Amino acid sequence: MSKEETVIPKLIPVFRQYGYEGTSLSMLAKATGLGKASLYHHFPQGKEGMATAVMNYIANSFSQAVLQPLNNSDKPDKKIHQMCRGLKEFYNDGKNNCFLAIMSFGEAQSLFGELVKQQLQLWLDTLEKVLIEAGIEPEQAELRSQAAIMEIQGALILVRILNDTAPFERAIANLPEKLFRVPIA
Amino acid sequence: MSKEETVIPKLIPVFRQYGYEGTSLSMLAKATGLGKASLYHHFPQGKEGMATAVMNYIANSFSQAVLQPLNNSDKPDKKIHQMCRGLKEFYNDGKNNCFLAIMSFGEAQSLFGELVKQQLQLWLDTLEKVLIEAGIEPEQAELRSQAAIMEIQGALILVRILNDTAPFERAIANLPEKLFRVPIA
DNA sequence: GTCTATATAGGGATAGAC
DNA sequence: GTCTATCCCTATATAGAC
Repeated sequence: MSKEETVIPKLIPVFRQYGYEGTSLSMLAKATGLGKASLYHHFPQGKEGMATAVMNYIANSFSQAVLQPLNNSDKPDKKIHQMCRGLKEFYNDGKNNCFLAIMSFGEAQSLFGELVKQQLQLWLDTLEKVLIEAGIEPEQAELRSQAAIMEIQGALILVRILNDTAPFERAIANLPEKLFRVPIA
Repeated sequence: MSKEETVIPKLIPVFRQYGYEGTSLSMLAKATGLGKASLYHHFPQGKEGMATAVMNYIANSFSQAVLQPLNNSDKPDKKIHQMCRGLKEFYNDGKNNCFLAIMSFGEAQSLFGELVKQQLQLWLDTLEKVLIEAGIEPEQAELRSQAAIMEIQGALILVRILNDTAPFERAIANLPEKLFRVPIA
């Protein structure tokens, strides 16, 4: 494990709570216990480099927790069940903001918008394939995958505003049923 | 119409695109055509005052476009239909970010979090009453109202990331059916 | 009511000692 | 690899002329 990889986890909660523009080098220095100059030693591209490193690190965690279960050799309903478990863990029961949502507006949008879009598309495509494997029509599979991710994103916002994780927990609990059995017009 | 009320609409798109922390006085000055000092004449509380004014202005627009139809004397399904029309207009077919989502994280959360929560709760309660009026059980009415707003919020995020308004349009199109006819576990 | 000019603080970033 | 010290710039905010 390289030195950067021990620093990155300390950067994550700062960017996650305050967003790209709301995060300052001072905050990152405090969170890591390093001076600003030391941060530049590890990340010569400065704040943008740190955010990029965080994005990649998170993409990897997400892949492990959420996508990998969808790509294994279990039956579709078990894959979805495991994705749900992964989502609860990844989003800390809904208390974590989603980096895709955070990094897709303001100045961050021009810096990371394309990367964010690719990550989201990867999630959509992976989910869609599982539904098709389960015998759902391709168009329905696409619509339901989108609807599922929409609900999760919306749930995270409600949790944040209402300061109550119930909406997220319900959304996760209802996800398998909706994906497998509720048609979309 | 006071002078401030002619300035506020010019502030809105800046805060909406860049968020609270991502918006600077220079941007606001440029957007209004006024100097920074002039902005302080209209809003002695500076950036925070401008954001507050924008929040109140938007709350009013939202009330007119979305809540008012829910409070009139039409039949429930017509009320919902009119809310959907209002939502499409208010969110500019999904291209507008939601201020509730934007102002509920980072530094803005501590400044406006309570106001945002109240606004969201008002929407939830108003919607819930219409569903109850339509004969839906109170617990279902609450769950479906939450689910509906979740979908809209999630749809706005997908639109932003994918740069495609289709998810929002579908979410709105399916809203009446979901509110009136799709039970939540 | 708007401006120019300015005050003060903090931002991101770098140089160079250790 | 970490630090102190510093640079430059932009941020918010204010003073005071017009």
